[in-house]
Amino acid sequence: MKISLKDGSVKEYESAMRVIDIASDISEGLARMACAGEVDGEVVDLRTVVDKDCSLNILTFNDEAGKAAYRHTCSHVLAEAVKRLYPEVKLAIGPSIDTGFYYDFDSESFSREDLDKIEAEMKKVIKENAELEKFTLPRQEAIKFMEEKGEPYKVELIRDLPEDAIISFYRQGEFVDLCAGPHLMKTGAIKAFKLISSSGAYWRGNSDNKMLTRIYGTAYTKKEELNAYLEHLEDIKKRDHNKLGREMELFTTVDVIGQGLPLLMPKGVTIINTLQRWIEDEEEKRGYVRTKTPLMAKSDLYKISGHWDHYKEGMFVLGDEEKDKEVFALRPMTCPFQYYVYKNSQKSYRDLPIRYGETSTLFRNEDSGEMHGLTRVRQFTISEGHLIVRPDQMYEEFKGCLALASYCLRTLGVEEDVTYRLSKWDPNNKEKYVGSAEVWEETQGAIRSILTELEIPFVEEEGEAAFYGPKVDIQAKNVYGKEDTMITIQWDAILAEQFDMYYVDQNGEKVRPYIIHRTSMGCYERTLAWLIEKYAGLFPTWLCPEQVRVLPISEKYADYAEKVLEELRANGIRATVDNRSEKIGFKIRETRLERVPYMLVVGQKEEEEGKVSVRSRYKGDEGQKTLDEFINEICKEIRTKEIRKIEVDE
RNA sequence: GCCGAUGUGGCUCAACGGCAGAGCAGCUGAUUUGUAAUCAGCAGGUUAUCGGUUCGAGUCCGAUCAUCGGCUCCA
Repeated sequence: MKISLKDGSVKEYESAMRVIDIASDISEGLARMACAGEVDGEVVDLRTVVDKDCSLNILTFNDEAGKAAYRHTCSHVLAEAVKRLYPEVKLAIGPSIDTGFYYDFDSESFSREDLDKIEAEMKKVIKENAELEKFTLPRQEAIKFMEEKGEPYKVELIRDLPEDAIISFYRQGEFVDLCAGPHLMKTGAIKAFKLISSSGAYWRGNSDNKMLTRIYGTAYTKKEELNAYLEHLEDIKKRDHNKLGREMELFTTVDVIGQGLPLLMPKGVTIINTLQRWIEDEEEKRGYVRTKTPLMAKSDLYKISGHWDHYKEGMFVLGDEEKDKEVFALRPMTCPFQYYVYKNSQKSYRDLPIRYGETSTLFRNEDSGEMHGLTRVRQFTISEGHLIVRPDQMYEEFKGCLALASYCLRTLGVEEDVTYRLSKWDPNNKEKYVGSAEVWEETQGAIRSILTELEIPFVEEEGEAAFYGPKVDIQAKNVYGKEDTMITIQWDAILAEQFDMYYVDQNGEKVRPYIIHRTSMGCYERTLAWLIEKYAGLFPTWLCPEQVRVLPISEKYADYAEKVLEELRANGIRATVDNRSEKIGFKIRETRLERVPYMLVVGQKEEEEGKVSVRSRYKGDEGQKTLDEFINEICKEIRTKEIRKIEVDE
């Protein structure tokens, strides 16, 4: 048989060979690094026997699938160590993940000391360097095997496999685990690993099931790489918005005010208001009209919208239905309020599209465990909007929303950091959605073709749609790799019916409009969090709460400093003066620690010549300038919302 | 909501069941400074809250609240 390799060369063998043996034949070095194989594009175990012509690629830790196999083997080592130390513990599942691996156990929780003990045992397992052997069993025998081992979760997993599935196991020494593989050849191949944390996790990800104990870990082929990763974990904590945002006095929380109710402080508000003014102006340029609608409504409204039946738990309800004549609820969304603005008068087909925008504060009674910093809160403000359009305008208007979103992302310098997701309904879970399958397929297809036409790369996901229609969600990851929706654009061909909205067409007939629910820059709190992490607090100048600080050398120059300050403020620049009797070095230190982008040092020389000495975090800005020169430059930077590259170590 | 950890001044952290303390920040005074920390003094606390055990609780126990790491959820 002929085996064509990645480098284009071809190997010929007389008889069938295992992937690992072919790797050895290529080079012993490669065999040592081999984690898995890829035969005709399919990832296979190193033990897989190749018996016909094919292409073969040996996967190492540098390949995603190789890395996964390596870490998956480490999760088996973890499971073996846990079973040795705690034989009564039951095994659930233990896959590899982006950042490493985990294993779920039915067990008491593990403390850090327990994890250290388990790590030590894992080192023993690795040192013993047992061979991993793969074997298969027919279904009934596999079930019996795991029943005898007293592993009920494994039995359940096997029972859920298809009748004709070949059920594979891997054995290393005394330890056997149900597993599809692939795996390394020996446990000793694991060179560097670390158990990161332990937490609870529901069996099979279902909150009706028992909560198991999960151990997270990671593994690398080199100690240095592991250490670098652990350092990286420490580093990202420093830009975590929840820590940095508090440190920088952008927001805070107070016990007695409550969970999920952060207080935005003056500096944070400056950033949010700057964003808000920008977006409101931009929307108006794009033909939006603005509304300002109530933050609460009678329960009657939510009964029409369907929220009372489907979302009451998530709302803050004011009053008691049994006792009170009228019950109110704080609004969890803006939709019906803007619909009634539309319904205020009869509309002609000529009036459409109508684009309503509102800077809208919403309230959602999230479960207590869900709140997080500024990204998951109970009260938040979004750049909300609803477009009421004729069906024939839907395509262009939807594109317009995408264009606005993309403009927002570009301006904030984050367009590279997002993924677009086409969020579809789940055809196997129809009761969660309204509307027919045909309508869903049609609207999803329409969005798909818009994204394709605009050449926007996107992923598709089932079960992520709103109950009334599919949507495009623009997702971003936080520093820990957790994904949040930043922007959403939703296609709704349903709710107009529910609220009896219509327009009159050319023939004088009443016609249902389509609705686009959308945000331009999403939720301001969440966007602020994202920007803090993106820029580690070193925001683009136009967003900085303080853009310039004037630093007089001594109090003798206080008057000149005040004059400079006045001039800056007259030009709309956010500036302050540090008039304290401190040394200039100390003032500079503080200004930089507070992440103010520009410092204007003024003393005798500057006063005499009407200049300022500029110091900034941007390269090439240092030196004396006339105040006018400086103001012109910074105003241009602010006006164009420039994102300058920071070249000075902070 | 579930599993777990944590909670001492604005921040970072000490204090064996026995007098609540330090550094930084703050305030006051001195200093009048040329590009990342001038000196001195002062003030700041119901140890998250409530309850219990104890002669005595920051420390032990219970409940609640909040924060963090996960899980689930996010119409």
